[in-house]
Amino acid sequence: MNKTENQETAWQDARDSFIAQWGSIGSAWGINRTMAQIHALLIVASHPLTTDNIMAELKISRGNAHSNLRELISWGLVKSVIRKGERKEYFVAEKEVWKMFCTIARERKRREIDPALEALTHCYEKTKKLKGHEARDFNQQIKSLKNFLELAGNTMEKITALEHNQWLALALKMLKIKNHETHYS
Amino acid sequence: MNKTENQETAWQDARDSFIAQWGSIGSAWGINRTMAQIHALLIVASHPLTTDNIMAELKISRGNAHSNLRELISWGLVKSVIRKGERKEYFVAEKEVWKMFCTIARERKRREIDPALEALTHCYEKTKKLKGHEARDFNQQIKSLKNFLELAGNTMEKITALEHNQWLALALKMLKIKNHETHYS
DNA sequence: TTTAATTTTCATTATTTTCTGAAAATATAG
DNA sequence: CTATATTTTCAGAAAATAATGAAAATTAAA
Repeated sequence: MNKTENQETAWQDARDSFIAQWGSIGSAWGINRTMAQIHALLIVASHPLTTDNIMAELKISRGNAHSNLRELISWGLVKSVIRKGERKEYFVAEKEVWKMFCTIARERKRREIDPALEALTHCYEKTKKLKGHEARDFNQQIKSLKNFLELAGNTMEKITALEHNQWLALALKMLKIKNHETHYS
Repeated sequence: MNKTENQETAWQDARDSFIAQWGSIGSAWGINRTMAQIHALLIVASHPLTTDNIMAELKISRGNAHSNLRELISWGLVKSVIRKGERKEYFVAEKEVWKMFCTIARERKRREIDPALEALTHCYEKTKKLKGHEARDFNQQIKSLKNFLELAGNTMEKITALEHNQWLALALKMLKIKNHETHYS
């Protein structure tokens, strides 16, 4: 085997390991393993891929590929493209990392924070007029959870509305904060 | 039923619905339903609870209560307390929301971001010296993912090291950013 | 020690989630 | 139209995850 072939293999090995690992990381993120793998595959793909390409690469069934692709589309992470003169549907992932992150963050806010806030608001309203020690304590506890999640959610929205370079500037500013500057201030 | 009893019931209903909802929200967060429910129960409990209390309240088995309590302890969200003269173990949750959030955020960084970074670094190192268009593109894509996650992880660490009031100040500052101030700056 | 209370473990069972594959539906070309 | 390519659906199978409950281990009081 000559050097070029070696490099070819090395690259493909790295790619495969990236896809596999991204899959198990997906699990830790509470995301379906296959969905994460398809996403990984599309992120590093140099061309748009068809459902059949994905089935072959990941050795999964059509139904599985199909439903996870739809799920990725519903998250806004993948788009389908149609080439003129061709009947097949092709898929591409957003590759710009900052955009990808914003999409995921907004979706997670929608799925994780918003329903939690709804539940908290409901509990808060139901108990705010009650008397009695325990009811008051409960209501206060719910209120602080609610206040915090509202603030956190709004902050996330602000951040994910930034352009990449604005985010970089903000992050660098935050990293520069020294403890002695913020303590006792 | 008199007014006091009504209020007592209203409070308990709200409490139960909070626990139930927190459980299903937990699922959306990729957290075990029972673990989330035990956590919710402890957050709104006015006293430390025993394993038996928790089993009774949530109608779950001893083994289940036990292992989820241990898991909550390993997250750092719950602590066990022993009362002198008593043999039973009691459990309490951290109730201060900001501390709770910091604990969860650090743990999620450890479980979600750190392993992802490890995988990315591995792929990056394996491919950085390869020639060829596709290998280079791949390496660049991995690099941007890696850079982003590093920055995000470090930022999270900085933020979760803040005191509550510092976080409030920072969040308010971010919320005040107007789009015209940040665009084109 | 012995005894009783309490915690921990773990094989088994139940539940939930994910995947398969083939049939049905839809779309396009000829 | 008819034939063919492609996508979508979904019942059932497989895999993964969570829960039960009883037995074993641990702890501490008597």
